[in-house]
Amino acid sequence: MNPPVDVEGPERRRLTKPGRKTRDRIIEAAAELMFHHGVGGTSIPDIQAAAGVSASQIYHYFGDKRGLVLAVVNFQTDTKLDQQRPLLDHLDSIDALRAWCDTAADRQDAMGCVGGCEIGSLASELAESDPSARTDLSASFDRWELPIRSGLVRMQTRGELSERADVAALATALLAAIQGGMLLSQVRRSSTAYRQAVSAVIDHIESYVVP
Amino acid sequence: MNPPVDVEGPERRRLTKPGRKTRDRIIEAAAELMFHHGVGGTSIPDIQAAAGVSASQIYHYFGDKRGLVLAVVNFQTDTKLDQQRPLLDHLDSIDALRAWCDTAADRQDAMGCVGGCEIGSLASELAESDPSARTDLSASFDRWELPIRSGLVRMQTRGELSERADVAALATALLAAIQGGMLLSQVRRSSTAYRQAVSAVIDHIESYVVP
DNA sequence: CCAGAGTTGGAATGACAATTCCAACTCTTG
DNA sequence: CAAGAGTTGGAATTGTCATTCCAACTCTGG
Repeated sequence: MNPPVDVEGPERRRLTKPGRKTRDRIIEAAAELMFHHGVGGTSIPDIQAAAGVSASQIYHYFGDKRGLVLAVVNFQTDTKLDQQRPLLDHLDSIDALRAWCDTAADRQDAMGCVGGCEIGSLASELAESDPSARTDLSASFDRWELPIRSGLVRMQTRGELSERADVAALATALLAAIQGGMLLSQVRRSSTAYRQAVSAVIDHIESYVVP
Repeated sequence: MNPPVDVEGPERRRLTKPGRKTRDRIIEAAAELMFHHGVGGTSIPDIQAAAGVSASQIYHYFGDKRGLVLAVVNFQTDTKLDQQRPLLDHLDSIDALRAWCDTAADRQDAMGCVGGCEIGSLASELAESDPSARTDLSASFDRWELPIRSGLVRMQTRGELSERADVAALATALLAAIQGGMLLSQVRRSSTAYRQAVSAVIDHIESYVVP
């Protein structure tokens, strides 16, 4: 019935090489500013200055601020998942889980626990104000949760994890502990809460390990 | 050396009865609006309309928007802790912990998982933009965590919980699970994540119960 | 009751944000 | 190398926001 919508396909062809570069620069600058000052605390003029572009460029590539925010959401998701690889794709042992969570804790300490989680912050700010952002962020969390669950599934398939374990629920619980721990750590300016939250859930997962 | 600062004491005396009523009405209206639309998404004119007051009244009682936000932070903390009582003050059994978390989950379902946690949302939005709000929110989380820890301490003192359990860390982990679970549930519009996150941590606490 | 502190209304101010517009420019493609 | 599509600069527009100001009003303590 409908012709293929293909938001990405033909659109992408209409971008010339410098155009794509400008577009990327805008997203990166916006992501950085929105991470530090929130979406509401980041104005288009701010982004113009940071990216070195004019207003018309932003509106040319993203339509309006909402469109830019959506692009930032997906950029941050891609970036966050990419930077966690390859650890993220091999979470199939208790040690791997601990090592993965530790790198996040160390990174948090390295920046003085400022800023919290890029995705969590966007989620909290946009969940009620931008329905399409909420949808995208829901997908972001799904993309994040999937490799955690996959690792647990592999452990269970190999017989290293009890059949009794609800690995999907455990993966969700670990992601929640990460988010809640990051928020508490951000507010308290100490990674302790994050470490304790994550440690508790991994200890719990470990209780399902068969000897 | 210093005369008693007493920010509350003498200040409070300078408020006449209708003044106090107006002040409270402003805070309640602001809290409601900020919960649904965020701090950045709530303007002074919005609050004026909702509370039925004029601009001068808001500035008279709170100085500026920042002052009002601070008042809202503390109001929401008081309100949230009060509404969780008396359950919150008797978290000294696994059943009590489960029952307490369940009521929050049910309340979440009742409002379609809209809005997340009043305190967590404020924390995420204000942590990097308002230092004094961050400090107050840190204290808010401490106030919330304390009764959880106290309950666990009582269990441990009574010998119901193993000496090996780090009850302070477990209390932090449970609060983090609540926060992270609420955020995921808000974004996904389903209380499942909250229930799973909280359940995992309480299960873990239960593993320290001595038979 | 009556002074003075506390309270209120509402307009005015100044800043700044989001967005639009269009002319001028540059890249790609045939 | 020439369209024509894509890109860019910068000013103009329109709306809204936080905040101020002050005159008029009302409550409370003595």
